[in-house]
Amino acid sequence: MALKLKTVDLGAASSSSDVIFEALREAIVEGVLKDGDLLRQDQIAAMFNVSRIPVREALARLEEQGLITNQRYKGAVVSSLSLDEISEMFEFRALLESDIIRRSVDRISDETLSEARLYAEQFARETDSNKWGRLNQQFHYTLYKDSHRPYHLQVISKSLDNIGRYLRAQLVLTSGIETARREHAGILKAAINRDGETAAALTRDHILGASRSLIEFLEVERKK
Amino acid sequence: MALKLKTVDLGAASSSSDVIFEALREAIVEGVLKDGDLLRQDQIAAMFNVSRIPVREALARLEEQGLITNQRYKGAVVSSLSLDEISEMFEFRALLESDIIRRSVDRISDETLSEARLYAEQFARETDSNKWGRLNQQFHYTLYKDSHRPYHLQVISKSLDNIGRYLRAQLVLTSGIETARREHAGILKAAINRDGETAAALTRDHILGASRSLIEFLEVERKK
DNA sequence: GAATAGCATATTGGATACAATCTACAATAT
DNA sequence: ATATTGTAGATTGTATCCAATATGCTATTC
Repeated sequence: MALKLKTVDLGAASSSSDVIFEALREAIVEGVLKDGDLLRQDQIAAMFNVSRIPVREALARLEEQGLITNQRYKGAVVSSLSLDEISEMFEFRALLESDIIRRSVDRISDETLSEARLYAEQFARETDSNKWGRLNQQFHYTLYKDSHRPYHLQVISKSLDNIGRYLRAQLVLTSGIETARREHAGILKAAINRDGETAAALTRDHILGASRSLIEFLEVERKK
Repeated sequence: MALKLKTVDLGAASSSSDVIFEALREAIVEGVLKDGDLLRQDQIAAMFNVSRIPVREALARLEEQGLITNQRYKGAVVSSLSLDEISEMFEFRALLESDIIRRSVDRISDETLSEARLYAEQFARETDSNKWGRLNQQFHYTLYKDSHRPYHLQVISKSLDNIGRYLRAQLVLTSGIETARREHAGILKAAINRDGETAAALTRDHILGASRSLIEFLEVERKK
């Protein structure tokens, strides 16, 4: 008989490079590492108490994701996006996320809806602006979950990684938080009514509205 | 006065890891390396006459693209996709490419149209099935060029990398080539007429049709 | 003093060496 | 014979070391 034990697949455990990749990725998305920041291999290696080899593998992966740029013999810097690039990525999200929520809402479960409502409420109540980004993402992601489109969701998630730090700026610096709360309520209501078309249209407006507000803000900011 | 010389940015020149990445990527996309093939670091290092270090960086990047899967201490294998996954990627392409061609056709130049016609003709004339894949991609990509949506195009291109080998199978093994020629002509005509909506609809049908034909073929094939 | 050349230092790219782990087969026990 | 254990070889993960390149400072020339 098979031994009944709660086990972990140690083979799937993280290598150093995995850990470093995740840590750097999160730091960039959260905005702890800022546009143009230089990443020194030695320094990162020292921080994690490893050699530069796993660091370099993590950097290779980050570059593939577009989060950093490597200049041979010079080093890696956190990518910075032009206004056009940011704007394009928001349009990309608008296209994908409106499509995904339409499919998702058609087959959404009551459990998923409760979960989404929970995140919407937490988001509305939260006063710590550092937590807005994550709660915002959790709300939207929950509404997409039942689409059963793992590849679409993965692409969306990578796209969000690329603009995560700007998104946070939009919420915090343009008082986008109030608008976001209102729009979330609308999207949630459409989802509860199983109205995919409305949910899609509102999601699209939500994303493009945030984009306009952010671009406006950055245009002023970057002229300084 | 500045020296006028045609120069190359040597700083941007390829590292070993870049070369290896590109070679492996192409081999997987072209189907030279097949689903489930095991990639040995030593072997690849020997082929390129380098140590395993740059090989590992290339493998890390390939995994990030989803082209291979790494199992710790076991090795890397070329990813294989389930029918559901393949099908989802075709739907993804249908969504993105129909959107892109709509925008592109609205602002397409005569030069781009001639170029696209050239590829369509080459594709129709070509008898070497090994070249179909590339010509097919060039035709479509040319029609997307004037959209000026680099991020969208990059995502499409990565998505194509993931299903490239199956796409080729579809053209070669299901006599999809005849259908493709006919449909290309239709898309090209819509583009020439600057009819974005029709071009979008035809592109969508073209992709979803290829998907159906491929899935049908693979269903039989994989049951063996 | 400004521009250039030369050198020292810092940093990245890659090779070699070693440790951790897997795999396959032989040895042993039941 | 079958199942289990032990071991050798193969393979991956990482540390250490060296080479290639960049950067910044100093000296020198005009």
